[in-house]
Amino acid sequence: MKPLSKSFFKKSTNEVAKNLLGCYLVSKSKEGTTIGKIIETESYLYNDPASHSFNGKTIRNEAMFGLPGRAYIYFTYGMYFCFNVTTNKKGIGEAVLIRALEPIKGINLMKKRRNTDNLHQLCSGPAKLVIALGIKKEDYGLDLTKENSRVKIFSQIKEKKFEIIETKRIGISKGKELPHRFYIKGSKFISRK
DNA sequence: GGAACGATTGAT
DNA sequence: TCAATCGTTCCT
Repeated sequence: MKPLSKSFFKKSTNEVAKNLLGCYLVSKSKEGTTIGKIIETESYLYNDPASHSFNGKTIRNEAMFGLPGRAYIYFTYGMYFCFNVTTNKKGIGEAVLIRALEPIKGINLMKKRRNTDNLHQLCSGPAKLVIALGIKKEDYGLDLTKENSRVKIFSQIKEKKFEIIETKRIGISKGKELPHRFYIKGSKFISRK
């Protein structure tokens, strides 16, 4: 396990979205540490009608236009938060939405936070994993590559042994046809089939 | 100032 | 299939 560097996030957003599969998202808090393996992502590009950045920079999406390797967190449907990682270079509004994790560590804490005992439903959706890992809106803009950050991402040292499925994204009304959703083939922890 | 909408989830 | 629930964005 080694922490991801800034250069990891500086690449094209679709590339980062695929490279993030199999990596480990680590969240430390007073309650304990939770870790999940990233098994599903979606990319949102600057010229993509489904992207929050499509109409230019605003207060909400400002992190998408900032440096790569930062947390872009947004509030949605009046009650949930979703977690993204910023990508590409500064000035280009792009990010990868983390859609699902396979719970690895701190599973009891995740169960408590999510108020369910069902392992397969702990992190099987973008808002679910934010709750399970205790990610807060205060983490907006956090540098995920910094040594002492509360939330970080690590890559596995072993060779990746899985196939990646590329398909259409979920829950959007525009840009429906773009194949910007990626997940590990055969994983039982994806958000939807 | 006002209104419509949404990168979701969980219950029915 | 549908309600919950409210910040963001866009229109007037």
